[in-house]
Amino acid sequence: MAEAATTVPVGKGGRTAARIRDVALEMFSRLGFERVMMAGIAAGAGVSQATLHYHFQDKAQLWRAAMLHLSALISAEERRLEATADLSSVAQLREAMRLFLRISWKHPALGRIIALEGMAGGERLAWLDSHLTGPRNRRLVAIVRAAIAAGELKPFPAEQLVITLQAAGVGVINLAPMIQQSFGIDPASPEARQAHETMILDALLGGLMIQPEQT
Amino acid sequence: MAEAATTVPVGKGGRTAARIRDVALEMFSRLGFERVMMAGIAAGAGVSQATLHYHFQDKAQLWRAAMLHLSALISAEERRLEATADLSSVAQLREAMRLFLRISWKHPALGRIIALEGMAGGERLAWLDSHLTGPRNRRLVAIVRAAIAAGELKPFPAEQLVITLQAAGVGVINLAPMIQQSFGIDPASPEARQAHETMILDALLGGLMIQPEQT
DNA sequence: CGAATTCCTGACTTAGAAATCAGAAATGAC
DNA sequence: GTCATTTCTGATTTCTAAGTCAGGAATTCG
Repeated sequence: MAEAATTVPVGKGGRTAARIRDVALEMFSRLGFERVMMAGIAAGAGVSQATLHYHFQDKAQLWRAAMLHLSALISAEERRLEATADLSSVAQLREAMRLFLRISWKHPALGRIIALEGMAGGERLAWLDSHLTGPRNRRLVAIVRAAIAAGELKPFPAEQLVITLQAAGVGVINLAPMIQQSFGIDPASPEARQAHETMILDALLGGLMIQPEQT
Repeated sequence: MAEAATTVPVGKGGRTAARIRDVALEMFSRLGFERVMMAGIAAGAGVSQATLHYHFQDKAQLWRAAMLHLSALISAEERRLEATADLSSVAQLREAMRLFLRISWKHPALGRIIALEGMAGGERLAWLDSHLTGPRNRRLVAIVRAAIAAGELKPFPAEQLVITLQAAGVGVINLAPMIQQSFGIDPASPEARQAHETMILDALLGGLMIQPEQT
């Protein structure tokens, strides 16, 4: 068996494994674990189903490999936040949210996975919490608490606020199929993304701040 | 076979069918269609698996019956909105959102179903759009457009705004398992619900309004 | 009560998806 | 080029969950 969770593909096998993993990430995040079929991933990656079992023992391992890859992608992006440590708490929150939005557009699997497994509970959620979502959630809560303590943010329960902001942020990204169905439009155009960022960061976050900016 | 989609159970069979349907709604909405097993619903309802097939032909029919029941529950609640027709657009939006939040706490299946099927697309989403979510989405968009035209709301894309508000509203409800996992708290206490309503209706919606209320 | 109907079940069949495996094909080191 | 190794596949098996069915139990209505 080849290396499974590596991020940088090497050699023929590595490239194949990476392709499988990418297809799996897309499918798992859109559909959830059980409605994805190994045959579908194999077809999407252009290999036989047995090849999936060659590179990854079973479906659960493949799922974890895909999630670890996603985690690595996200972590790489979040390095940028280290530069914001000396800003005010509310500015840190704003930058963290801005980055979260950009990551979510770039890697829509993130928000979908959070929604899918965050609702269902169970062992996959526990795994995700320790590897992907828990640390960020708790970091954001700490920032929110500091912002509230500094009188910059209205004193809502920090956990609620963090989850709500994230849910609001990924709403139109996750629900693109529903938006297509209900309204016949695609919410991913550049203008729509810009309006979205403004809406979340200025309007919604503004509404949470103690001294909201006027229009 | 007994009547399947009736809301008011009648007779022994009707009660059993209603129990099955309620268990199915809870499970389907939390886990999605395919991770729910007929055996699990049967166990939850305290009947044999064959009884499910007696009252509902197959799994897809049971799913639709559960969703129709949910739809009836929601429709009954939304009757209350008829009284708000003479308010300003933004006040109508606020009342609609307040009701949406109350319904979502009372029937958490609604938001979960929207999230699950709204991400996945496919025929179940099409079915839901015509029976459950589409009309409300389009009604809300019309209200938002009117509010923007009246200069009461900031001019964000109406569809985006509606979806985002709903996503923000149900975030902490849907993601209760993740909140439990990440923070060890339950977001459904009465105080938490009150704070939640205030956060959504005053802070977030306030941030979207042209003349936000000050704290 | 008693018979007709409705309701429910255990045992079984079927379908479909995951996992395995022996061997073929491709790759790469020499 | 050739041989060892890695990578991949078609065919098959195993497993799981949906769905069927004949008949027994409960209910209802005369």
